[in-house]
Amino acid sequence: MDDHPFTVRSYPRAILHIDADAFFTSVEQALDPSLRGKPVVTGQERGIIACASYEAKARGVKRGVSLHDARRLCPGLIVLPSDYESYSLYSKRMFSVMRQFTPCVEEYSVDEAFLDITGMRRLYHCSYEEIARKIQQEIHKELGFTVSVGLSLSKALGKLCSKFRKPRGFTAVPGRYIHILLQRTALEQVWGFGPSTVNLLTKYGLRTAYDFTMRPQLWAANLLKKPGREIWSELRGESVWPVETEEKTTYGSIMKSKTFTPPSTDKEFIFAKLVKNVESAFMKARRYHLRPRMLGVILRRQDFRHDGLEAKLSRATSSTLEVMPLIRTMFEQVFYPQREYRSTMIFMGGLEDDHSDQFDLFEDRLKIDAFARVTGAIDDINHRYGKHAVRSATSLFLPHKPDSPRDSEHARKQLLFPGETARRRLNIPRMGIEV
DNA sequence: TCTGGGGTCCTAGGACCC
DNA sequence: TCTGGGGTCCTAGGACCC
Repeated sequence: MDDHPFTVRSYPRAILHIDADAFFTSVEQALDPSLRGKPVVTGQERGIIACASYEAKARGVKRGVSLHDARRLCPGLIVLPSDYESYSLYSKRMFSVMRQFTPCVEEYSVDEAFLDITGMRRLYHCSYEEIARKIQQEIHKELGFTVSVGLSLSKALGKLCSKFRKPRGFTAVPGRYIHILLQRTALEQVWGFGPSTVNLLTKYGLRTAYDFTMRPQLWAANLLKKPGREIWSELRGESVWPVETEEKTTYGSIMKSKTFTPPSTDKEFIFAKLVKNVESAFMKARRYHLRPRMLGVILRRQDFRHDGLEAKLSRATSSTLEVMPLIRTMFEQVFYPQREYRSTMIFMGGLEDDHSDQFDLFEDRLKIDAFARVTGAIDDINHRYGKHAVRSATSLFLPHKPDSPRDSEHARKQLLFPGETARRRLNIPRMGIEV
């Protein structure tokens, strides 16, 4: 059936999705030309492959494979540690090449972007396909690695297109061919359909993206709510997700976690790991002028379940020092002796802007600022000399009320397991601070 | 993908108010 | 004290993304 039920116009909107091919290893190969054409992987620090070059992929070395297995699969494999600073630098360069063509660029992730080039044919005196190819070629020329490009009528379709052929792919699907693309697209390949949605849709007898778009929009909306309605439109070529050019300058939440091998039962060791995460989370918050109103401490066990606790702060703060006693209290309540843990995590929620006029007393403002400076200094020291210095300094502050045994018992019962959350409130005592 | 380190958005339901 | 209608805000948790 050649009849297509969707939009007839070629490109009511022309949306590009650009996806770098094997980005991390591509950057490594761009930085060191002797690596080109060779099987390269990154992720040495974790022992698990984070990114594999196409040469490595050709030999069965994929993301997530252990280095041990990878070396067996591919003798002569070149293993590199991740170098996020270089990746971030190349990422910025890649986006700036795109911006030479249009300001309407959304930096979706370190290696992906959406571009809206609607209405630019006149400017470049050529078709959307040709503009897209020019951008693709320019990135290759400027940066020395390849990207895959998808061109279609919406972000969801653009994404499908760029995935369709890789590496160095170029896939353009105008309105009249959308149905063919969708017929070849399994539900799980649709952006926004995860395992649980695919599961649900399968129960209704759906297999492809096309099947989904053949149901009435109301059906999709009733079953999958807002996302379902939007994905339905996007897949049919009606763009409802605009390309967002606004730069990200803030966060709704911040989390820091780190896995350690081997797992440990050593209480102080585990606490030290937690403190390290707390410090880097707070440093990040301060960098963005944010203060959390809520903190979560989570310890992940070896079987990947976790124990956790959340605390609401009586006042938002960006001071590591101020919060440390609370962290200790939470840790004490979450930690089970003898239990093996493999990672710690700190979660910050309810982030508030640091500039809000919360303090109407000038004096308060001064004290808080001074405290912040001290915290910064301690962070530095901590960074250089390790956590113990900070911990002892911390204990100097702290009119801390220990919890009664009953409270602790109560808290124990509220430890978190997957699919089950309990919250418990703890307040930071308001402190008089002498600086 | 037997689980790395981040994040976001959405919805239902309860609390509280008139 | 009960019944009824309606609104807003917040929270918990699910689902998804790279």
